[in-house]
Amino acid sequence: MDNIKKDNTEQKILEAAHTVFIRKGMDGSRMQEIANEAGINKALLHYYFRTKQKLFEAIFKQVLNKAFPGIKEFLYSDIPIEIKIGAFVEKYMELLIQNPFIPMFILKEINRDPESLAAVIKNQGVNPHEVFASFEKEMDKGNIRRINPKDLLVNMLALSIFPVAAKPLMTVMFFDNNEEDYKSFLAERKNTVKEFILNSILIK
Amino acid sequence: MDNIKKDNTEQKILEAAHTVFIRKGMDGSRMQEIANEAGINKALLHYYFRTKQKLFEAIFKQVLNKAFPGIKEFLYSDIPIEIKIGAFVEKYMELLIQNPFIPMFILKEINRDPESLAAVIKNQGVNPHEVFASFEKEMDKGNIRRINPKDLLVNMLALSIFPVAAKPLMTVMFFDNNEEDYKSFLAERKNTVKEFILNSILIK
DNA sequence: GTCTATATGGCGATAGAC
DNA sequence: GTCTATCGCCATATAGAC
Repeated sequence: MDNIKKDNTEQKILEAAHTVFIRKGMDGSRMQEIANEAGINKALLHYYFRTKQKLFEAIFKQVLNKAFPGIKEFLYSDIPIEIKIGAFVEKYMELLIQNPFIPMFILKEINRDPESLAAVIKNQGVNPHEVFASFEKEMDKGNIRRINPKDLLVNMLALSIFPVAAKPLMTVMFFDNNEEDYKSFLAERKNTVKEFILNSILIK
Repeated sequence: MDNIKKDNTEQKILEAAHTVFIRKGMDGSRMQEIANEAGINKALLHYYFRTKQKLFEAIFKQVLNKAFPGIKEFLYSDIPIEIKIGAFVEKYMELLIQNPFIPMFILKEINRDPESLAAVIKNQGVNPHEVFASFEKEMDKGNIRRINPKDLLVNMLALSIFPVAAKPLMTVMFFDNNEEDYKSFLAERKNTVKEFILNSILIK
């Protein structure tokens, strides 16, 4: 049947595009390279996705969906704030370690085309303002010290994302080009970031 | 005299290239656009810098020099550690606020071509290992709690750099597209980051 | 649906007049 | 030193056979 063939090819294209786009970004990627990676012909890419732009958008959405994980689940539970934050940092850094190209991919493209970002994000069910509100509540209850909730969330993200995005810089400057050292640093960091944050906001 | 004309043009080219490269990166920039920005002809770019690559490298070095400020001065002084760290964060964030394109520019290019990074960095007189050593000393003296000094420096950088690099993302997600709100958040953040770090590492 | 061949346009780079 | 004109290449995209 035709649909089977179609699904296979479309799937192969999506996977190949993902591989190439995430490594080189929209500007740096070539349709030919994607075709090679998929083991098919360049013309087929256009047959399935018409333009490079449209193919890219498909991948962009797919990656954003992975990068903004179910924040609801992290938010709506009755566990104490310090457990919540710790779990989020740990889970999120684990995701980034497994998918180290996500941060740079998103950072690059949101700077290249900020407009298309807003559209995609609204379809995600991610609402930071709810997170801010839940932080405020914990401050009111006296469980953590007063801090701008936006700063707190930005700090959580920054501490998790930056060392992954800046891997080449860090490997050169901090680890004398030894990748293994960088990797074990990052693995250990799941704990140190958690400690660093909680040390700062918990009231002792 | 010829040299005057030459210096003027070369200077104009460098400024134009800086403007364009920093906004769109190496891949996204066009020689034609740089020529327009400089108010000159495309051929003249090649006359002065031969290739796009060489022109880019000139800008890259220039930006790196700005982005890695005199870390010596920050390091070799007898002021207490909490003042030192506070001053660094404040000075560095001020630099980034004045030059908001620096973080993305560097992040993008170090991922595109990590090799050329090491070479340039070594010529900068920046030695992170000395910073690590000075952190260790403060821990030995009991002035700050024990923490991997690499984590501490990464945290200082991450908290300062990330919100600048992720401006479009934050403006959309946290500030409902209101740029003014983002700006005042960033201005205020010079203090909140300082507090956040010191709260975490100072022994109370 | 998949391929080969080609159209079309843009880009970096060079030749050559002034 | 600066310009116009153009080369040669490579990338996206399409036409058309199978």
